[in-house]
Amino acid sequence: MDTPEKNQIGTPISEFEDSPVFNYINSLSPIKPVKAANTAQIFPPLSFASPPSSVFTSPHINSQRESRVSRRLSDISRPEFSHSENEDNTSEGVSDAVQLSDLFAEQLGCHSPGRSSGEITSEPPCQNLKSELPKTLSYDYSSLDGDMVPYNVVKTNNVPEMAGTPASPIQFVQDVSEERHHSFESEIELRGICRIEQNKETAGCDWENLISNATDLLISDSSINNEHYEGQDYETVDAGVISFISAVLQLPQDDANDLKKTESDDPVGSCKLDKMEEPVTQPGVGELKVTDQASAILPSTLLDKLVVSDLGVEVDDKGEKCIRSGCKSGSQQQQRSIRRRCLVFDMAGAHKKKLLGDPSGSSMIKSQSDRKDASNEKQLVLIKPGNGYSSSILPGIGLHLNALATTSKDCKVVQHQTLASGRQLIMMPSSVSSFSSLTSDQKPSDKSSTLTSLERDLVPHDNETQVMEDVSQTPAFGVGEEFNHSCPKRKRRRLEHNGESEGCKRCSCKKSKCLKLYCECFAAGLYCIEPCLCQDCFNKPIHEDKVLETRKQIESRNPLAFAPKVISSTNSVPEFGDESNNTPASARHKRGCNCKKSNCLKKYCECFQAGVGCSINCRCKECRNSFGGKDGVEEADIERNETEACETSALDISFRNNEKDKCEEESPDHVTPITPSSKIGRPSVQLPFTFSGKPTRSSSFAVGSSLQSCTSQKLETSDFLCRQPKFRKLLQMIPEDETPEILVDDCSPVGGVKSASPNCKRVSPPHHRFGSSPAWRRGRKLILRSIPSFPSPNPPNKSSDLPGKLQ
DNA sequence: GAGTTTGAAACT
DNA sequence: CAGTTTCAAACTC
Repeated sequence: MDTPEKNQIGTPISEFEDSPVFNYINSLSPIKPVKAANTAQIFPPLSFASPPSSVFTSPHINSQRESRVSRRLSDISRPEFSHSENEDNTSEGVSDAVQLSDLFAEQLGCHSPGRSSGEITSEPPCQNLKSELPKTLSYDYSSLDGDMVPYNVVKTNNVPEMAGTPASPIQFVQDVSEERHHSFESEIELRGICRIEQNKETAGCDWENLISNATDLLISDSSINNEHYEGQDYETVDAGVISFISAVLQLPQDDANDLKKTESDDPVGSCKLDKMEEPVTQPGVGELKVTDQASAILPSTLLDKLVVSDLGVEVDDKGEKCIRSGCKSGSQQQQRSIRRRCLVFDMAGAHKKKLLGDPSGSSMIKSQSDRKDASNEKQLVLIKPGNGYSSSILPGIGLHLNALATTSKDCKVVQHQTLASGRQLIMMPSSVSSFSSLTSDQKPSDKSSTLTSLERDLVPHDNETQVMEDVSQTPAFGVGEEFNHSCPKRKRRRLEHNGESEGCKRCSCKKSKCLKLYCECFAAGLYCIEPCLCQDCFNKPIHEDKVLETRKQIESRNPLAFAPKVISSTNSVPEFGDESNNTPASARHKRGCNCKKSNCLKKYCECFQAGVGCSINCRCKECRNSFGGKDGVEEADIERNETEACETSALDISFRNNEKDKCEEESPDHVTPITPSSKIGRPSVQLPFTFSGKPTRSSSFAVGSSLQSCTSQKLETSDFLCRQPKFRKLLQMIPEDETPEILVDDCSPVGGVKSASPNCKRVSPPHHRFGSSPAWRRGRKLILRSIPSFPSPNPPNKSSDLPGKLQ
């Protein structure tokens, strides 16, 4: 059947028919000639579009694609597909690669609409597909292009994922598979699809619309999607797109009708994307199917992300409305995209604010520090590339991925990527406009996609929880500089109670203009945002100059003023409920508290607020800090610091701490797993760099904490494992010999202290992180270095200065 | 929501 | 460096 038709298709042009070459080609494979011609026209340009940075992506993508495709095909009973086969196309071999089939169908139909009378009747759709599908498909098809392709694909996938397709993906897949089976029974998906299309012109139309719309939407939203999903979605994209297309073609009339309905509902193609992204607005069955399929392919990963995204959406009031209402206008779309960013942001956590504020490289550093924190936060790592520009990001990501891959920290890597992508966009919302570097973004996604599988397994709940918390802050950033003080205290309190604001707090400054450390936002290096209740606020991007100037002044007085108050070197084992939970177990307050009446049992106490135990640095009276009183600990800490036995064994320390532990009052959350770790960290808690008075008793703090994290990383243990106190201990047990290196490699970068503290402050590690520069090893000391969260006029100077001082 | 308490930040 | 003031968050009612 196919062969003759294909031949015809291939020979639309009478001229060629006569040519011997043409005949020869036909003899080899009818489709091939046509394809070649088409591909030549379509692919090249598309492929060019793909960014160069695909180095990483391509391999990963391919592998993933194959695996997923194979999965999807498994329904069809085809274990694998190879590109070569497709190209060769025994016409039917194409079936193996759904992509190819789609491409062929499109190309054939498009280029020679008249020709492919037999198989491909969906010419009209093909035309649209030409422009759009080919892009995605072609990219997918091409090795390098993964970047571009994934991007589109990701979006599509994302959409479905986000949508949280009501129908179980599996079911959907089955349905589709059944339909497909018919076609496949005939042998080729493509053929089957074509047949279906023939039978159902309407479906074809829908398909066209869907595809075109989807592509448009994807393109337009690429920025958004990229942020969130780049990594994750990327994987699904391939399979998802393919499956999507095939599904569309094969869709039963019912589905087609649904699609039509959706289309009619959403005349604006752009809206579709949003809908696709969000479950409520699901545009069409086809999309749903796609999502379903994708989900089937990448169930856990996507689902996880979807969950997160959903949560974020829910959290974000505005976002919710926009999303759920569906896209009614282009502007709304943008908003949605922004919201999405915000959501993504949420993922990133409080850090996002800083990142936004930091056009400078500081953001990069921060991300790195986060990475160290790897325990809970996976995401930030990739941000480095960053100055916010996706393009720049890509390279960094690539490196990061590579490093991770090498290190075999797949889990972390994946997560980081995802977040990173999102952050990037978020970070540079304004600049982001450019999502121009979609390709770049896509790349990261691709990379991330490679690891997504790992992510699923490894991603702990913590991430999600954190994300949720962060959400509150994100919106402002995503929007960029839009700040509203409109939020009533009620709202704020409400949010706080909900725990949303815990991660990052909003200020309500009245006299300080938010340009003093009184202002929590300012102190955290963040711009005030909508939820803030501040008056006469100057801590806004609009007043960037003032902010920077003031910041400078403050830093001149105290270089560490903007450094996180709480320094945690280790993997934090965030716990649920309290913001303190976010604080790393080994975290310590940099400067220590000076409580007199609160007994360090109330949030007046910064140590308590941060969920960390008091340390030697504290001057508190009658300390009863449930996280760890300074009284008992102090001497021990001092001894330890002096001896620098930090490395000896965290266990010993932990035991001491346990003995000394006063944590009776503490909530169970802290008590169990975290408590020990925190205690462990405690002895070393003192900040090496405290400017105030008690300088360096310890490098120990950094060492100890870093040790934990580092060791864990080196061991390649997954984050969740690291989180496990037991594992930590085991890791800590590791001999000293290893520790130094560990610290050097991972720890230092990550080691950047990250504080889950309400302020969301974090110390950024040295820029070199990625580079395995030895300097990085010095990281311990560098950890405390304060990195301007705001875009500092002269960030480099500061950074350079600080290290010198510290060291 | 207003008022009080508290402790950090800023100032002298 | 110590003491005081200012400030805003945390807390209480």
